[in-house]
Amino acid sequence: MSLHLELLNPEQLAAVTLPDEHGLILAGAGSGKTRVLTTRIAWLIKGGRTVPARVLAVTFTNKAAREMLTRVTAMLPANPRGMWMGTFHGLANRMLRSHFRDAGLPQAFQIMDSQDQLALVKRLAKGLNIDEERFPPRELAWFINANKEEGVRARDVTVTDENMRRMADFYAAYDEQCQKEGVVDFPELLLRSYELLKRNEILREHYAQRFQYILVDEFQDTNRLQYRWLKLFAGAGAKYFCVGDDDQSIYTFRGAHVGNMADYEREFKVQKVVRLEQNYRSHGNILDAANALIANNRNRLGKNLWTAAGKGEPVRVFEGESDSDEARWIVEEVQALNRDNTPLSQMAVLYRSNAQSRVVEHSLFSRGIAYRVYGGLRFFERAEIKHALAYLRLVALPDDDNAFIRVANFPPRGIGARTMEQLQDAAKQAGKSLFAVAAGSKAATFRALIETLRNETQGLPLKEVVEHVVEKSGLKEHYKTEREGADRIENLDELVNAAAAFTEDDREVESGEAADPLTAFLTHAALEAGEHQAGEGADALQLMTVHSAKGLEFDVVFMSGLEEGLFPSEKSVTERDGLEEERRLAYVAITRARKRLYLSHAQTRMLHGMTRYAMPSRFLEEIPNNLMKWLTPRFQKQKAFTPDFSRQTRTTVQNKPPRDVGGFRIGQNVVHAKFGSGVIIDAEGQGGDARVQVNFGSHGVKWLAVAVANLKAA
DNA sequence: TACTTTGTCCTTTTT
DNA sequence: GGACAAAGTA
Repeated sequence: MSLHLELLNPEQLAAVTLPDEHGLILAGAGSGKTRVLTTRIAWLIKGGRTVPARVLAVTFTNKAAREMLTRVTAMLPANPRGMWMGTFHGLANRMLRSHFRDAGLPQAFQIMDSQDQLALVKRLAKGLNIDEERFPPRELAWFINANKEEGVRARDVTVTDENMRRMADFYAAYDEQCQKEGVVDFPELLLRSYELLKRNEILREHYAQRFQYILVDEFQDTNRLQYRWLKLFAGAGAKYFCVGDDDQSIYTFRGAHVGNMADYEREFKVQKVVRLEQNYRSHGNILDAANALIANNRNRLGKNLWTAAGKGEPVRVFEGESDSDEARWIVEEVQALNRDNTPLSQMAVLYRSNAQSRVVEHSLFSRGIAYRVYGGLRFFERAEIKHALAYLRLVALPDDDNAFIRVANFPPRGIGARTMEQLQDAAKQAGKSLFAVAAGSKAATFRALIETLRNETQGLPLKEVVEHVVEKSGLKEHYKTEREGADRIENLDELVNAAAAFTEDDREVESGEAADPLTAFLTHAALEAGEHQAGEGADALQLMTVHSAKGLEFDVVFMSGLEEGLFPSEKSVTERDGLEEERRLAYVAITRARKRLYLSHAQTRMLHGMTRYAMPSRFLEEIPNNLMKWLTPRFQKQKAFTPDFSRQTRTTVQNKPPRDVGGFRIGQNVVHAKFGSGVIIDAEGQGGDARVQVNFGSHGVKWLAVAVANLKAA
């Protein structure tokens, strides 16, 4: 219940007790960021400087929001009611629920997750006869989201060419359809609530007056719209407290705008930027490695982490012959550490892309080591759950066409593609929803089923509503006949449990007064897909992408797949500032480790079903050698190069066993007098006629006659 | 209409 | 290697 201010270092204390002015806190990895943020809120409230209802605290993830609430609550004598604490999307939702009429939405408006959105885009694109080759649905969805996140509506899109015009037209049609159905996508939540306040001065004044302290976590990840949304509350004397780390900005690919930090500092005339540079997490060598690596980035606000802990162990580096060799080694190392009393849950294997988990999983499985993969299918994203939710959505809001299409013929009721097409035509003609035109069609029985469900569940408590719909929809019955349906039925039961656990408090905090319990529950399902996974508490090795590791820490970290074309990814090399983002990603990965860090790479890797050969990542070169200990012989020192992998990696051969060609083999590192170092990726011929194909990075891919080229083994 | 087979496509993803 | 969609078959 105490704040324990005496345990803070001077910078942390300065941040926590910052006087009434706007603050910008540059908080390095492991510098006690969350602690500063939560202690400040508690300090403001406890010192009588404000009351909970006048605090607005924003984070990016539900997990972070929950953690913040728990920690603030622990420091206060009473449960702080009335505080607005949550994710950007959660808070925007809450605002829209409270003012649904002003926002032009139905009371029971439904939220589409990315899956739903893509389904709608596909359906709409088909209906408008849009060429999927020229305008892939994914790109259309991306275009819409990117514009919304910049605060740009369809009519405001700057049209530069014909393609752009067609995309903008599609964007307009998409928004119109959403409006017709009463559904909103993720960015729409924010844009809508932004426009609502922008337009409605009375509401804006109300909220600006109310919120006295606005605190933002992970500020480096905010996009332009989120920043503008935050600024709506300025003007009535609200004080901002933004915490972020530009070196950990790893979401620019999704619209995050690090420039917000500099903009904020300038626009709000921030007097003093507080830098939290003391790291309480990692040993010295690990931190030095991270610092050295990130120093290669040009666009930084500047910061250098230090620690009072000792140097610790060197960073260990391993080169595998193949990805499976790398995985085998990781697993052996994990086993050895585990025998020496490091719990499995304190070790993590990090990788750049999800596909990499498979080899490691395989290796772990064959040795019977418990592990948990993060970032898989989440609870509310499972097919059977999506189906059940679709029934519930139709009960709450019949016009939701996505939901209609999902379950009209599931379980099968003889409503095929043709019937559905007819319905869609009719709906388009009449300007109505599928549900509305279903009466009198082949889908009339389905429509009647939904009507019945709606009547039967009217006024029932949430748990019973969900239970009833799950039973009467025929889903359970259907899964009983399926071979692997038992798990699905179990999940459906779990959904009923989730509904039972969803309390009045949750409803109020998440969606506000205006939402009925069912709609609030569906909102909860959409916004919090449910990290809830089996085996959560068990002692298991942690497997995840570097992205999902942000904010976490482990005693031991394995950073795998450090290869050119993978980490940094081949796409990043050609993107503007792509390499810098990859480097920040590597920085995030390194700084997850407390005591021991392993870096590994493999000479060959199975990717997209074919073996490819890669050179070690440039990031390995950027870490000073004196911090590292090579468990395998150090690779040939290479000159700095910028390989263009965009075409070349595709030229790798499929499944050719290593064989000798004129003294060389595929996958071997070689040096050429003119082209520098490279990797042999293919070979043909024998003896004096032998030729090898070599990937020289920036010097391209070349076929060379062994007898002439004078290649040297590297 | 519903199930099986073939062809294409591959980063990262808090909401 | 694996997800997903289009094409093929009962």
